[in-house]
Amino acid sequence: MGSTGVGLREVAERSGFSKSSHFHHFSSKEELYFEVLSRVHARIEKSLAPVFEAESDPALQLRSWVEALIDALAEHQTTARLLLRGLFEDNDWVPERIPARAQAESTLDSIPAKARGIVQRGVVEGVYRNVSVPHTLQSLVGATVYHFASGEIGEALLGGSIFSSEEVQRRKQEMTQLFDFGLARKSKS
Amino acid sequence: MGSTGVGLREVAERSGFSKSSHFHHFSSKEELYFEVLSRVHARIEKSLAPVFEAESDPALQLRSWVEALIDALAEHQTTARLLLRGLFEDNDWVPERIPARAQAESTLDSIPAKARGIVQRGVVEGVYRNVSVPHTLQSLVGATVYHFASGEIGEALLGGSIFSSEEVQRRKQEMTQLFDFGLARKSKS
DNA sequence: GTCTATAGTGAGATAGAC
DNA sequence: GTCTATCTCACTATAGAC
Repeated sequence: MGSTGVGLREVAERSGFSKSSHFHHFSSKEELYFEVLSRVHARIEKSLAPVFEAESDPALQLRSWVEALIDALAEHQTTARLLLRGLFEDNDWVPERIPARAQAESTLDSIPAKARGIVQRGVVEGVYRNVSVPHTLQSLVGATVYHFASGEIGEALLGGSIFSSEEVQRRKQEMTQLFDFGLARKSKS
Repeated sequence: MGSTGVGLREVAERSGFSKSSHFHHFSSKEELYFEVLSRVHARIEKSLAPVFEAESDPALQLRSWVEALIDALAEHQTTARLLLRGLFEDNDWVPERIPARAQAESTLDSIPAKARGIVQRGVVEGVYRNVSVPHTLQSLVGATVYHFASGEIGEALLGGSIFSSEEVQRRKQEMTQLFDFGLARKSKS
């Protein structure tokens, strides 16, 4: 399938190995693809792990989570796009023959699953409004991943590179403030 | 190019016409693809048009914009995915031979451009914090488009269909509240 | 304007020498 | 483990009958 977005020709050019060499390490192109995807997912999960080491105020912890996610997506220009590409996969694959696929999926699923706990706790402890936890996660992930995948469209809007350190810093600030204020319980005052 | 995500074989099956028949209406598969994409963009733009007919309070107008965008994306299950797919196109195409491409792009660009005015006005008039206008647009678009493109991942999180009328309604509520509170200037109290 | 048949191209994958 | 050569197949596109 060509639905990975990259052909073996291009893989061969960039890796320096011939096309056929890859078939001695992976039984198919799809397996290679999922191996790559799996490592990307694992890297992101690893970047987020420190956030969960200690429980603190949910709002602070969510802020750390957002900043860690942004750092992970900003590290390589391809990461966010690979992540989104994963959503569009035609699930016509035969799962048995691609063990790396299950690995990639379970790691991916664990990312929002762990963040879920933070938002949940924020609602229960009353620091957040009574927001929908899944919708909030969708907004968090969507606003972050889309931004770093938006390419030319995003750069046209920003008027500069999405990945410059100033803009990455700016993104963290805008995101954390948006969700700090947007999720906070209204003060009774 | 197969980067459209769909082959002519599948197009033929679903349209009821043979593969070759399409070449009498479109000079290439790419032109057909951009014709489809262009109509999707035009439909979204048309859905958003009423929002700009009268200037009102920026916060109310942005709320209308979000709700209209959500309605447009919720109408067909493929819309949000088509939109995102557009971001990933390898721009190896020869622009001269595909007039529909320019059409699709200009319509797409006009969507955030028009919304930009609303957020801008909100900041200038002081109903919003001094947020970054482009980052806010990225968050708005990202949180909306990603959600309706998220497919199985989103449904696993929600525990049900993304496109059910209850969940669409819920999405509107969560999004409008998030941005109402998230962008609002802090009251001095 | 639609069809069948087919050409041309490039993809993923295999065989076998080194 | 990597290579060259080759196979097979699906895809885009064309030719020409109806």
